[in-house]
Amino acid sequence: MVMETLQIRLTKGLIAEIQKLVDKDIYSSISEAVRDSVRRLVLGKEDKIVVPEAKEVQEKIKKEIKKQLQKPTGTIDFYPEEMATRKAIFRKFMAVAERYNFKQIETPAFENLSLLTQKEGEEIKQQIFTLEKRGEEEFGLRFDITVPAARMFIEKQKELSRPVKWFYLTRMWRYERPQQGRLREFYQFGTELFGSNKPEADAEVISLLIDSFRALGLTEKDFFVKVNNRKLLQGLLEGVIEKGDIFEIISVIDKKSKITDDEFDEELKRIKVNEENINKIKTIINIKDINEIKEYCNNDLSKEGLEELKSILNLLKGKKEFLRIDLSTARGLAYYTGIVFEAYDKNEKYRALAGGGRYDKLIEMFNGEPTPATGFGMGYATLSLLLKEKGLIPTIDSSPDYFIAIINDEVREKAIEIASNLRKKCKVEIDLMQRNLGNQFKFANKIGAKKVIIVGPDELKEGKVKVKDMETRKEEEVSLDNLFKNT
RNA sequence: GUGGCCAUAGUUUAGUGGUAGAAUACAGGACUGUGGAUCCUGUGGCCCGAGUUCGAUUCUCGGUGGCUACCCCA
Repeated sequence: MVMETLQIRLTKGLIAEIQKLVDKDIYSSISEAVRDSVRRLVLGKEDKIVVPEAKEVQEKIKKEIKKQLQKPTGTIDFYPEEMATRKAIFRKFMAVAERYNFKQIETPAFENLSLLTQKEGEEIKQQIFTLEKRGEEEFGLRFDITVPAARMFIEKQKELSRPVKWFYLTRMWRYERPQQGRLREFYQFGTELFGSNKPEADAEVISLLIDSFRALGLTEKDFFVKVNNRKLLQGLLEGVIEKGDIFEIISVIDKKSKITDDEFDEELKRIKVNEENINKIKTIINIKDINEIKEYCNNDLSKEGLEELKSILNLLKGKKEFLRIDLSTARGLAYYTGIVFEAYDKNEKYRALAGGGRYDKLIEMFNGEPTPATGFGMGYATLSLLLKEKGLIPTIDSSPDYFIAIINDEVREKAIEIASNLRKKCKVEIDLMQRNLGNQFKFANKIGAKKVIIVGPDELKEGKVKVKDMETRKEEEVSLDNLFKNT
């Protein structure tokens, strides 16, 4: 046997893997293992020298790789179709926001942990994705944008002319158990309006919210917005019960729509509300007509809240078919101070599509100059569930204008040249698989190419190509000059 | 954080205590200068670990992951 010497360079990692096989006595040495691999590769499957344990090791490696490929919990991939859909939806949001003259902002994905945890209690702290500590600083991924936006606002509050109208369309992270309409990484569209304490500002963001849904084709048959006022609710409750337990009661009221009547009574009894007051609370939160509320308002707070609510509804008269007064909408977050609202699908099948309200104290909580603010946030996950149900997911035509079919190698270069010429203006796909013509047509058909350009030696000699319309199936010879001119 | 259901090719799934079929998708051929149909071929799989067993993809337990409800919530 004639032997030749050959030098092969291997990566460290690969050598380590091979060493493992040697350690297991599957091979006597590294070079023996390499020789065997080469033999297998050259001789093919049939003649390979099968070492059962080596096969097992290979399986294990395969499984390990598979495990590494696992996507983190609560995240989703956007394949081209989904990406196109999302882009189309986001474009519509953007268009609406811009028509309202809101300006888009973006904040860092992570912020100082202390900033993120400042406004909220323990609950939200557990939901923050914290980053590994580097030096003295601790960071966390943003879980909403209200806080970072407030930071941005405060940094420039002296120079910004009011009202400041910002919108965002970006992703957030929350460490939670995923469920329908909720992920750990999610997209949100929303607005923040700083500097106006007038009902006009609230009406503006609510109006924008409604128009955003409408831009997607949703109508008053598909969604509605529950509106309430925290001052009103709080004032009404204070009229019924002694102070102190108000916030606990509000949190029970907030979930009323999710639980049965009996459970609602139970919850209130547990926090020591007596039966008489339970009935009073029920009566109050079931009021649907704004004119009826007045007779229950026996203190300044509730009167003030009622006035605010009234003027907002007045300003939104043109959209009243989308609005519903709901005194049980409280929203959990403690920082809301006035109007609060939530958008739902008409059957309330899904969780809230969007939510927001007025938060006049937040800026000063972060040591900014006291500034009133209002806004909303809308999640993409729940929204897309509703759009899917209503058949309103936008379909995007991603098909190319041309597919360039190549007859043989002789004309390949020329075909590529034609492609790059056409690509100055058109969407062009070209054969990258060296397929035969039949399969090239099959492929062109599959990707929905509108026309196929056949580049063949015969026509090319006359400076021409064949162009076939895939729909009419008609074919014509076109000179290259005309082809470029007409496109 | 708590509970329920589930885990088999890329996807949808059938099935079994003796390591697995189908449909679809993908690649190719029939048809090397013409697509959507048809036929054929190929590629590709039992989530991980431990236990029971001669033998586990199947049974048991644990883990991981998915879906979902609760908690909470923009």
